[in-house]
Amino acid sequence: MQDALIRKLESYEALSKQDHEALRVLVPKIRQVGPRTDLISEGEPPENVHLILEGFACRYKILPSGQRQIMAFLVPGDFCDLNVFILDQMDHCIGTISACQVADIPRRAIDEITANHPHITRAFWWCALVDEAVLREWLVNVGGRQANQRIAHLLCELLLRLQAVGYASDNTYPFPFKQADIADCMGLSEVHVNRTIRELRALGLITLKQRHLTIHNVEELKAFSGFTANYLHLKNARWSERRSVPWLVRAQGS
Amino acid sequence: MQDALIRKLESYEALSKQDHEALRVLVPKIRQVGPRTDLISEGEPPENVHLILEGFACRYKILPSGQRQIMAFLVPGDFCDLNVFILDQMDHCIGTISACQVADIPRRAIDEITANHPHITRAFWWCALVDEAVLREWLVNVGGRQANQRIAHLLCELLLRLQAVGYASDNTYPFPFKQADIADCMGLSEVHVNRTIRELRALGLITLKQRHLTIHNVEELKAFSGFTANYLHLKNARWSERRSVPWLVRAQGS
DNA sequence: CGCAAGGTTGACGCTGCTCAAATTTGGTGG
DNA sequence: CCACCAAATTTGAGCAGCGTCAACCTTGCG
Repeated sequence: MQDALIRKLESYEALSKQDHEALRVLVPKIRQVGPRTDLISEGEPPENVHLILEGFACRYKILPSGQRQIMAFLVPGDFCDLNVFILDQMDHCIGTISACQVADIPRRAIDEITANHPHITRAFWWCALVDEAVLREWLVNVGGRQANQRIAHLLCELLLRLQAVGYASDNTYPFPFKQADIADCMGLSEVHVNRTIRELRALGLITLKQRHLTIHNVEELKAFSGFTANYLHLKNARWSERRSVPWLVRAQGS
Repeated sequence: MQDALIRKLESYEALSKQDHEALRVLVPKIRQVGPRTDLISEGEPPENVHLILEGFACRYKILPSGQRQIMAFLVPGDFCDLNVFILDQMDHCIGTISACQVADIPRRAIDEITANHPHITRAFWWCALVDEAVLREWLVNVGGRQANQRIAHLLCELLLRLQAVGYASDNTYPFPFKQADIADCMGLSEVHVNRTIRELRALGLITLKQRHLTIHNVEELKAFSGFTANYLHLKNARWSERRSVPWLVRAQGS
């Protein structure tokens, strides 16, 4: 159930049996949330910390024009608002994409963990920093790449993030997003997303059926989109990359 | 000198005399850095924490295409990499725009502060969260608004951020950015930035001369760009806004 | 005074948006 | 199992925002 979280944290930091136990206690009860439902809205004071155990959610804002801008996709193992609780009020909304299992963690439980479990604390920090790095990369994506590379980049990122929590196999992963969701996060129109996905399919890069996405040749899709995984800061993945992508070694050596 | 930082922190959290003293000791020596100079590059392991005392800098990445994407502007009082030091290596570069005064703060000094000064620690957290909120808003900006609103929004944000650290008066602030800098952060071409700034000037919204920007009517520019300051989480500013923008009260009350 | 960097302008084309309609998919009740 | 409906996807046509290329002008500095 909350394997996703533990799996993710362990890809950042080695955890003890005690740490595991503390994490299990952290989730007292699990809540089922339907698809397309808000977990928390802009303007509300943040109270509990939300953790996605199952399903997909997103961070978003509604512009004065009515346009929705999605700023992050949240997958199993992701905290929605690990840190926001320090602030006075939410400056954005969080809503589900698919049906989700969500844990509402009281702030006190987080405090308790950070007081007594330094490894978990460090892993939590790591999570927060990676979330921010992903956000930066999205800005790079939307600001600097054109539609086809942009969407391809997103698909690569989702693959790696879902692999890290065990939700992808054979380069295939669940894909509950509507094309309108992709449009609203990539700053594109729905119609153009449709044409672009069509293009990626026609190029033989991906297949999308029964709400599951398959990437036929990951390296090819990465090359197509200019994807570099360094911003995800995955400890496991990094080693294999060092072996397979020689120029990264140079960059790291300098 | 480091008034900017103290000023900023105090807009988030009340600090004691002891806190002030601790912050002064935090900056052992100040370094002068020329314009257009990198403070730290992608791939390097982060060591010291950099604090901008004077001048403007930016976070950026270079895409495979050679395109530069700026992800944040750093103004006096901003930390460049308060948290990044937990991660293994930088996933982006930080470079100056204008000449800067920079403090290199050893990681240990930060640890010491956070161990002994809870109010400062809380204010540091607040800084980090606001930085992330700004990043989210930039994504909204680039993804959801068109060129003229996008640039106008940036100008509003810079005004408020610089006012908060005492670098703006009479709605005028230093503007050392080249049009190419604006282009690279807003995901636009240099030529289109030029035309858009021209448009804002023609509309009588701004004046730009001698590297200083003046906003003639702040409320008008905010309305033009769809700017809402809530994401900056400025404690001082919030109250005045509650008075002047009735619908915010409703949103907060719900 | 002269040069280089940055700002400005024009012409033209492409990427991606809008509007609108057709088709497919998935869920529901008979 | 089929008919039906709403939601989502797909397709087409026309157009606008913004990019590209290239030249010219202005500003600041040595």
